[in-house]
Amino acid sequence: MNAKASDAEQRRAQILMAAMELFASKGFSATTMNDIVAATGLSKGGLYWHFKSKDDIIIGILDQFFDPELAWMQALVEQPGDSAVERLRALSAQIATAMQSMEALVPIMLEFFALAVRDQQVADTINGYYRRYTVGLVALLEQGQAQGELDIADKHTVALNIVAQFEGLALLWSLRPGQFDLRTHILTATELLLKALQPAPA
Amino acid sequence: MNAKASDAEQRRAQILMAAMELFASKGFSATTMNDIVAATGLSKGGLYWHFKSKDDIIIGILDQFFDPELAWMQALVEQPGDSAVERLRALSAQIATAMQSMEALVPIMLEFFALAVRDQQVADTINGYYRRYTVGLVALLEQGQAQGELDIADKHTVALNIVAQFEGLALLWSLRPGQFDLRTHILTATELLLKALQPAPA
DNA sequence: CCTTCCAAACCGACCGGTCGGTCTGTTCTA
DNA sequence: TAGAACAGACCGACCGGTCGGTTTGGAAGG
Repeated sequence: MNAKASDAEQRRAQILMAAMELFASKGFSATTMNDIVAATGLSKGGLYWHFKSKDDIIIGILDQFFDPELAWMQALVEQPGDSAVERLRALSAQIATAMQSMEALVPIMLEFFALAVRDQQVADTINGYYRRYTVGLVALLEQGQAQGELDIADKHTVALNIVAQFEGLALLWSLRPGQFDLRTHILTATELLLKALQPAPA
Repeated sequence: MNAKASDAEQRRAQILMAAMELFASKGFSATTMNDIVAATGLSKGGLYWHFKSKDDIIIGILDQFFDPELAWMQALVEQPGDSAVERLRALSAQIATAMQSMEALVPIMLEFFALAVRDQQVADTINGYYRRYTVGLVALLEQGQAQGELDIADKHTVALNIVAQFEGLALLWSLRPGQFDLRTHILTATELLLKALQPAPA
């Protein structure tokens, strides 16, 4: 039974993985269930045994899509002691690395954005992710201010701006494969921000 | 003949307008040619007289989609005399206004982004737009530096970061209809940037 | 001014093909 | 042997695009 459940979950994960690759290269609507069937080596019946519809597969991907980055952010916020400024620098470096390692999946993100406009469930999931991310950033900024490292008027606005900056860079990056040094841009953006948030000398 | 040509162009524009509304609310693939036929009041044959395919309509929209914003930017760069800092502020205010007035069309932008990953023509068009936009920003930044208003290490990187910031904010805004004050965020981002670019006091 | 004529513009029934999803089995495993 | 897991033929809706025919408005000719 344990083995069974594990098998079923593995199969599910395998299907999701195959579907992700297809979705990344062809988009949601141009990817057919038969494509996924072929990619998994399963049959139509086998596929529909694990997922009840195409949307079900898409939602399955969405549900786990943003998880990893959130975990890193969480860990950073709870890291004790270190200076907030250094942790912000570490965060941006980590984001650059993470995004570069997931480069092949970025197109799916764009598909989700386009979908979110029309599908409330997708919008809610993505917004939930950004909300939690923003909350973490606000906590970091507050710690920085408490330690006198930063001077921030409206932390929530600044936090959302940071998120927007990173997402915007990822967007431009995905449109210019190979001609856009994501890491440099992210690090530059972070340094500019830190400079703007520097407390005025007494 | 003149009247005829103008009629044909008007029809074309009318079709593009109707298609844009449909694409904005249903996305590219979920919008059918029959939908567009119904929305224009034309017939299938009439529609295909003016556009040879669905892709042709999409490209037709793309070709004129980003034009207006570029014109404003161009005008700002060539505006003589005014301080670069003030022109940057004016630019961000203008962008906020423009985006808010085109709110209904933002979903189409997301469709284009998703499409650009797979369609080189779409990618080239969008990249061309961003390139020209960046060139204009770099010119503005250079003017600011020449006048001693700004201190910028890498103007090109900063310009791309500005573009990314605005696009990222537009993205988040489109995902949170009614819960996101785009103007405030854009103006805040601009002020933060200007602060970061302030030359060090002598 | 009226008729003829022609091409641009338009109509809508139709077609080939595809797609998401179903259904009736068969196989494997505990 | 029961039920989970899978196979694959099949279905009906629908979609992008076509095609033969019709309307229309203005130029040409008398």
